[in-house]
Amino acid sequence: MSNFKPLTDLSVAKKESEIADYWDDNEILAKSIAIRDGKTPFVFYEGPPTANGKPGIHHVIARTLKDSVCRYKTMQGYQVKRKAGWDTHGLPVEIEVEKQLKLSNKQDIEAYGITEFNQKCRESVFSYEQQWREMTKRMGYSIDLDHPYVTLDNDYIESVWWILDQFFKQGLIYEGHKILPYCSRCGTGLASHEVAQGYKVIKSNTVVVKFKRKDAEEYFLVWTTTPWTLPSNVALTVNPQEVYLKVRQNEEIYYVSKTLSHKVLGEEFEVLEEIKGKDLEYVEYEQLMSFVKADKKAFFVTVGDYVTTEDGTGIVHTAPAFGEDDYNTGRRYNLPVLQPVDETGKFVTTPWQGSFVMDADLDIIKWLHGEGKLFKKEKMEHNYPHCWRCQTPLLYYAKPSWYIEVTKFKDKLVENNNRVEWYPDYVGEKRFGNWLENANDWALSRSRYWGTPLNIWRCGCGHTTSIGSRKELIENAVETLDQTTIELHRPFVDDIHIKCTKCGATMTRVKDVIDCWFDSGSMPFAQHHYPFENSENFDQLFPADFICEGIDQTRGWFYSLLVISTFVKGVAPYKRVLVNDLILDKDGHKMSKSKGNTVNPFELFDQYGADALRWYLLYVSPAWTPTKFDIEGLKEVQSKFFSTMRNVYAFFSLYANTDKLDPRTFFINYQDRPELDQWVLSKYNSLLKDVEMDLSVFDLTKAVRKIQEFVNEDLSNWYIRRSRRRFWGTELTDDKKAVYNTTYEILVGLAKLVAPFAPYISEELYRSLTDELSVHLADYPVANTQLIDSELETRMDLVRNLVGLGRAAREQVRIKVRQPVQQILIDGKYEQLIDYMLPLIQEELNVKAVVFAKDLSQYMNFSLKPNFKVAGSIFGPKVKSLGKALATLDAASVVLRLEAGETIALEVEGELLDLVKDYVITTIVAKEGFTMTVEDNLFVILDTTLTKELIDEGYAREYISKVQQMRKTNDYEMMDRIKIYFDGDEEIAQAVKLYEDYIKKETLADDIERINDASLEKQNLNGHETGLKLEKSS
RNA sequence: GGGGAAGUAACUCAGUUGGUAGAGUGGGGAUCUUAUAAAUAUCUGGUCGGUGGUUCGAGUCCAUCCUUCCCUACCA
Repeated sequence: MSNFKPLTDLSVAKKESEIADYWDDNEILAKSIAIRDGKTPFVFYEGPPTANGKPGIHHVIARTLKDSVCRYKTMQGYQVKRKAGWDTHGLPVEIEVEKQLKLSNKQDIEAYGITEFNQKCRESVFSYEQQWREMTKRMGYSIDLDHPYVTLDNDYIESVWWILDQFFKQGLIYEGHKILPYCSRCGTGLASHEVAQGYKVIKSNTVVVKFKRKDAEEYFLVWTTTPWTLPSNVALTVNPQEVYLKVRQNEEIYYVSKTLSHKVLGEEFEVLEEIKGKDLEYVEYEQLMSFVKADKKAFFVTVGDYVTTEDGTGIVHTAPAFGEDDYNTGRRYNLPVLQPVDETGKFVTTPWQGSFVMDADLDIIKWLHGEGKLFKKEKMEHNYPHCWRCQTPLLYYAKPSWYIEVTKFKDKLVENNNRVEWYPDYVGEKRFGNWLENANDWALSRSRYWGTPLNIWRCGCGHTTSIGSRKELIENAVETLDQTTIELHRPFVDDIHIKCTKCGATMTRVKDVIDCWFDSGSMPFAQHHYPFENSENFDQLFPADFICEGIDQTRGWFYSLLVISTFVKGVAPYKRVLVNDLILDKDGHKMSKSKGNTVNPFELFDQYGADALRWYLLYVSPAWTPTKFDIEGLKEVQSKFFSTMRNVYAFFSLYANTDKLDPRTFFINYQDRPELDQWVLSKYNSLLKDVEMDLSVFDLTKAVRKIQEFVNEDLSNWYIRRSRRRFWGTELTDDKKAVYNTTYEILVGLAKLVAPFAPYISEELYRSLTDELSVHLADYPVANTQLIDSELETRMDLVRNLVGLGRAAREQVRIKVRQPVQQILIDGKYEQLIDYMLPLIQEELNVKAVVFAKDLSQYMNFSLKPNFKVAGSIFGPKVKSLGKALATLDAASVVLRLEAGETIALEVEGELLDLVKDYVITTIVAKEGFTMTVEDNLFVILDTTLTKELIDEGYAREYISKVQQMRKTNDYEMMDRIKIYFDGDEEIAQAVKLYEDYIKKETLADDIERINDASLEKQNLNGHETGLKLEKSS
């Protein structure tokens, strides 16, 4: 191949789609894994998205991170297997189907039929899968979609059962009550995100009630906002650390928190005793309402840290049936659960039998008043959750539920978490760490339909047992089952019974399914159908080296993975976790359908390209900060980075193809290449080093920003721009070979460098530049530190700064760069350093000579300031006085002496100090009368006197520029030869004559003719109106 | 209410161990071009959220308050 393909003009959408097809056709993912056979594995776990709902932009960011890291690690030489997964169970799926079928509660579902309902759930899941596949392919997320793990597969469920069986066998699964928000009208519990939607401010009656102490005529004062829960009271709870008062008021004796005593009792009361909360523990009292009988010991004081003294009385009414804290307290003290309310929210006993609990509040207050148990009542406004579907106030209900006793091995969780590397670290240490410290038991069961069935069977005799595999189920089943057709979902498993080993009776399965987070948390095992398959090589697939998900997974997947693996294997299932935050709209608001500020990723892919979107998301802010999505930023990335990359390639290929040159056929040794090449190679290799460092701590943002900076500033705007003439040369000199070598090497390197982040453009570039199959099979470039020359980089920076200053100086006096000037002066101390770079400065600034000024005082005034960093640590508080002392010195002479290495004695605060060069910073300011610019002690002085010669040359340069512009507007080819006609005054004509050869060479003109013709296009040459016309040579 | 993160130019963000605030975008007027719907330099622009403290010196460390976002929670 002697020809470098031009980049296609197809729309990004079309181009990227073609490349994606190319990857599929050539099985690039499979090959990238196959060629790393035997290499160190880098284990990655894909968090399964819920296949319920369309993929959005927030999915694109997480997957961009995952993909970039996996591609990077692959290119680094690791073997990175990537198995897709789908989370297919759970309430969100059920709700979706309920809506679709217009079912509004569980009764409806059961009437519709569980078989049919679950069939619909299964279909619903797969209807979204297609969109996810499309998005995955389109964004270039390289993952194996053809062999995914799916949580609804029998194999998957079997692995989950195996895990549950382990928990059960070790006695870590128990049945208890879970308090959950419950809509009594709909007859169903609500998930927390549903609860969050329905908060409303309501007014309710709050009461302070008197609970009589059993062994004395004394009363505990207790506040509640829900009088209807009082019949279920079984305990009072106080804070063990708080001080409580026993007081007398109006001949009655009360207990109340010291802090709140005035708020509750007013000012007039007599303090009888101060008691610490802890000392009230187990003090018994009489049941407030004796409508419900307790079957265990109850009605005594308990302690709990959650009790505060901000509201109420500091003594909390505790009804385990209706509150989470209450329920937990109940468990700690083994209290009974009194439940006089049925599933429709009505009292089944008590005088208020048949009425909805909240409607009974007033009657209950009347009853309390009548019994003399009411201390006071008041109305209060507060937030209360309502059912978002029917507006019924929700009740917090204790429902029987199965738990995993996480609290038993909480310490192990914390310990394992401490070994995980979190990016950023605070998510693991604080957010997740704190959460683990306070972890409660995991409520495992759900009284629903579409999920992994709980594998527990119960007998009438009270015996329970669990089943750990299909085989075990078949062997123990009363019914005859077929290994090949067995289906583990409801309702089929509900019909399977097993024989009780205790009493011989028939056991029935507990009807619940399990929390779908348990499904996804089991994936390290279940994705490989462990331990039924792959158990021999499991250690190679566990634990993950890397996972990456949104911050919302702290309580979700991160947690469920950790709990399950800690139990099963004793270690954390992941070594490194990269966490990403949300995507907000450009004003920093959360995207939501109701606000209408969401963005459709597919539209962005089509319009700007997946590469640009991926690059932008990485570029705009670090993964772990909320990303404000702004389309303008996306456009900027597209033009700044992607079009620059394409243009550099286009430039290179244009000349390589025109000259029929292939840089792979020759090689100039690095040390023989020009300074400019060595400089850009040094920059490039420094970049490789930096990128490797940033990526080692998953800071993709820094890496991407540095790459973009290099491409824009160093490669395009300096190296290529400065090297243009080297490409034009007709002879194949070593210099020309060098520029081709260098450009080619860097372009190929860049294609690889960029590949993990922008897989499409890198592929296009790489395949245009090489004969290889794919950039994603290549090795990631590694810095050649021998080519890094930081001193050279410094020198070039200096030159670039000087050039900038020179331009600024020209600007001051309005002499454009095309007008040559005689000379500039720069600081003599740089002579050694940049002597040989002078031609570069001359050309950039269009000056005839660069002069190093030796005696600066001729042009400059000096001032001296302390170098705080050095002097501050030595002189301490005296630096301020030092500053004043320095100001009094004759700066010009002091600078010379210090530069020469002399020490100067200086009196500061009556003490003599030895002043050396390091203690001061010299600043220079231009003296009046010089055209110069100064910045950071760098300066350029411009000699602005223009001789006749310079002015003529200026005309010539101007003349050339105009002709070149006209060539362009006339659409001439680059190599077309032309003839120039012009008219104009004598001054111009003379200059043209003088520089005729130069003009001809620059413009590829064979002939220049001065004519008189009014039809010529009028141009302004530095104030001289001149007509110009071009014509192609025949 | 609890936990976490953040607050720097009009906007998006850098700012390493404390050393006297920086880039891009935007806006203004210029320049340059045989790669660029481009580029180059330049001008414009800041009580580093507020207040205290430590220090010779604080965007950076400490305390406290304010604001925004996220997670979580009917704490009676």
